[in-house]
Amino acid sequence: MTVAAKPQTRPRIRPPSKQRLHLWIRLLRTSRAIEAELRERLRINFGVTLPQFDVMAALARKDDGMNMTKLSRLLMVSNGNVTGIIDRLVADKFVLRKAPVEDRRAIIVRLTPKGAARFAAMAKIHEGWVNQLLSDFGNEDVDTMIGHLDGLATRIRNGGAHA
Amino acid sequence: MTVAAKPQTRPRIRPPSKQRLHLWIRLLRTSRAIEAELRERLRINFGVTLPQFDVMAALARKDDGMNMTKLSRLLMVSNGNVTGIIDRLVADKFVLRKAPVEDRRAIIVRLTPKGAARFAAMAKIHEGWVNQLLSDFGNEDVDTMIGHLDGLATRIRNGGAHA
DNA sequence: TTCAAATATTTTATATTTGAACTAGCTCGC
DNA sequence: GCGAGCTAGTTCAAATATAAAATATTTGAA
Repeated sequence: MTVAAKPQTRPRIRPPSKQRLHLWIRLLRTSRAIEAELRERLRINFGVTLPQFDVMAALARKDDGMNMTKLSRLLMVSNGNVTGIIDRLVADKFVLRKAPVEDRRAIIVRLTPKGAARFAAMAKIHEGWVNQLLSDFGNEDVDTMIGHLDGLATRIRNGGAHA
Repeated sequence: MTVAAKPQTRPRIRPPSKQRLHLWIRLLRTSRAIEAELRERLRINFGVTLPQFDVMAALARKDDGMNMTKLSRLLMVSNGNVTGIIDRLVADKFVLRKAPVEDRRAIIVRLTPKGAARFAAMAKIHEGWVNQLLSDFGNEDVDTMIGHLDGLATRIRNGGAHA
C-alpha cells in the first residue's frame, strides 16, 4: 500500500445504503415542500388547514362515511389525532358523527352536504395546484413512480418491509 | 360506431392531472409511513424524537455549525419551530448556541462533543433502517428517483414550480 | 356461559408545527 | 449619519401530532 489512493473529490458512486438514505432525505424534503405550498394555498384561498382538507378528501370518496380507525390508517396519522381534526370539522358543520348499530364502539364520520359542497369547491383547484407543483414529472415518470411507491406505505405500516 | 363502448371497470388511463394527484397522495403516504417507522425506532432504541434526530443529522455535517435560518430552510420547517427543538437539544447538552461576532442578530448552533458522539452512535443504525425500509428500490430505481426529486423541493420553495 | 383478549375511540400529557407578532440588528440609498 | 426596509430569532396562540392510559364494546375460546 505504498501508493496513495487518489482522493475522490466527487464520489458519484456511493454504496447502495448511502444512496437509499440520500433518496429518503430527498423524499422527505420534497413532500414537506409540497405540503407547505399546499397548506399555504389552502389557508389563503379557502381558510382550511391541510389536515382538515386531507380528512375531507378522504371522506369525499365514501358517501357512506368511514370509521375513525380506517380514517387514521388511510391518512397515516395516529388515531388520537383524528379525533381533534374531526372535532373541528364537526364544529364547522362540515362533518357529521354517526353511531352505527352493528358496532357500538365505532363512530362513522361523514361529510355533511355543506362539507361535500365545500370540498367540491376546493378539489378541482387543489388538483390543479398539485399538477403544477409536480409538472417536472412526465406521464411516464409519474406511472413509474406510482408503481414504485404502490403499496410500500401499507407494507411498511404492517411490518412487511422490515423483519 | 354503433357498438357501445365497453364500460371500463378499471380505468387504468387517467388524465395526467389526476395521475399526478395520485402520485402526490402516494408520496405523502409513503413518507409518512417511513417517518412513523423511523420515529418509533428512534424513540425505542435511542430515546430521541425524530425532529431532534433530523436537527442533529443536519448539524453533524457542519463542524462549524449553522445558523437557525439555514437550519429551518434545510429541514423545510418554520423558523419558529426550530427554536423549540434546539431549546430541548440545548437542555440535553447535545447542542450549543453561539453568538457570532459578525452578525449579532444571528445564532450559530453546533453539536457538542456529547451531541456528536450521540449522533455517531445512531447514524449507522439509522442508515440501516432506511436501507431496509427502502429495499423495494433497486440501485437504478434509486438513482432515477433521486434524479427526479433533485432540486424539486428547493424549486417549489422558491416559487419556481409555479407562477 | 364467561371472561380474557382484541378492537374502537376518546382523553391526557407532552412535543411539534405553523403563522403572526415582536424585538433587535443590519444595510443601503440619500 | 439616518431612517426605511430587510433579515435573524424568539415568543405566542391555535392546531396538529404522538404515545399512553382510560372506556366501552365485541369476540372467541374454554
